[in-house]
Amino acid sequence: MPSPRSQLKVVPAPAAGRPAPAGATDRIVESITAAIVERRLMPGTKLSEQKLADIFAVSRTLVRQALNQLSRDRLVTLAPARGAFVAMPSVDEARQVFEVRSMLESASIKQLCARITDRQIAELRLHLRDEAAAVARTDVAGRTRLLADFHVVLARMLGNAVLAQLLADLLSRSSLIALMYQSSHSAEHSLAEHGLIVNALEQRDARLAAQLMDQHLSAVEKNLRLDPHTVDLSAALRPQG
Amino acid sequence: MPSPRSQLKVVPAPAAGRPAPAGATDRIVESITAAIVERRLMPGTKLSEQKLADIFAVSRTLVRQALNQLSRDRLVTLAPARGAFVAMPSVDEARQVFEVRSMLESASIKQLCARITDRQIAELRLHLRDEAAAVARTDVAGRTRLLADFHVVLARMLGNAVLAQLLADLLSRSSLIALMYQSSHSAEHSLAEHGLIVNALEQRDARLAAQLMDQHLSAVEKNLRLDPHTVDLSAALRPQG
DNA sequence: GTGGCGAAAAGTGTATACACTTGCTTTGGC
DNA sequence: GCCAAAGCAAGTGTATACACTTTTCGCCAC
Repeated sequence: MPSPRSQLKVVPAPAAGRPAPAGATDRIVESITAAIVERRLMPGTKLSEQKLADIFAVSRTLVRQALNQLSRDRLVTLAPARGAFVAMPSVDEARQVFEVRSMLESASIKQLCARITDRQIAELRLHLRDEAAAVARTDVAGRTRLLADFHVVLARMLGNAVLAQLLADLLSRSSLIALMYQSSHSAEHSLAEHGLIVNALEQRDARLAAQLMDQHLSAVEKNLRLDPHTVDLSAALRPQG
Repeated sequence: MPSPRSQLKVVPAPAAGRPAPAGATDRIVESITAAIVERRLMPGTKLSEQKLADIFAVSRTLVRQALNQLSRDRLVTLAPARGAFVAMPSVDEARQVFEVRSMLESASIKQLCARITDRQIAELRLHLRDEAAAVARTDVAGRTRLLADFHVVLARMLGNAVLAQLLADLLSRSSLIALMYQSSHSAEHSLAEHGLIVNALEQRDARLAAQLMDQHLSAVEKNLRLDPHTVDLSAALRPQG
């Protein structure tokens, strides 16, 4: 228990927000995050500290900091004394992430309907255009990022940074989940659903928008291959030859 | 597309969950978290790495890891090259945290109503008894923890660990916020409102339960001193003598 | 040939050392 | 007497060193 004396300077007031100038650690975090989301690093891959240190030309110290942060984002799993691995979210975790997203996003979009401006709708249409372009040129990395960003943009339009940050984390996890369970939900399908949502927003139809959002999330989740492998390895390993 | 070679060991499969045996770093995190929530450390207090290292009898390395984790929980703010401080959540952040809690908790309790068991209701009544006891003996630290735990227990009853973890983080922040803005919402009042919520759950009245939860959160937020100081320091510093 | 035991290598966990930034004090000038 | 600039102390940022755990490879026994 720390001594309560000698600690009363309530003056310093360092800025609460973090428009961080992206220190060395953050650069590593973002590199690895991008690599995972863009599926250059498969789930289960070991992330050796020394190898990463060599790659980024820094010491293990910074790599460890980065891995710790990624661990809190649930993008990597730390096995004590064994090392860091790209996370392999369980089927349960996958369902739970989508359940939470559904709660947050359907509530968000209802509120957004009541206060969205024409300017913001135009911004969303621009985003849809970018999504369509990425899909058209089969830019896998870009479309993955843009399809996820759509949801973050919606959250940011509420002016709630806490919500936006939370949702951004959930979307990173969702990307990893989609990657791991081989989503069969096509990018075109997602793009179309995003379009319908924006239409509902434009009509200020809160009930419809929320319903479309829930349907969208359900569709994505239902198209995950959540049933087979991984869980039921007795079936996977059963001699069928 | 990256080189697919040398990265195919999907075998290691380190357990996804984290029933961590609480390493040295976690011990420090929990100590500091408790100290903040139990208001032994006031917002704005500087957390010197060396002092903490001495107190916990470890090196600065572990203290830095702990401070980084706390920073991601938004309980401490890291000022580059200046040090770590107990966070001072802004008024905006306070409102946003409660807004997100409202979204998550009203959605959660609606779902919980549909599937809660009598066993779980009994568990909640036990929790209420503990809350009442802590309030009765004016155990400030204990009642703060129990009043917050009530909400986490509700989340856990949905069997959604992701939700429970998210809400636990938001509740830590809420405690800090209540501390900082001198909540005038009495513990007795919160206790009574928790009781009403459990009653609604027992009657399986989802609409009422959600409404009571929203009212509860609104009441807590409205009783924060969010208007004066901190924001309007021109008024605070205006010579009025 | 297979299975287990043991030693060496690899890798993580923690501590310590050093560079550099920040803030304060002191000194010199106006 | 006050302000400014330089030096100094304190503390953070990064790297390196060392201890200990895990893993792997080799060897011996069966």
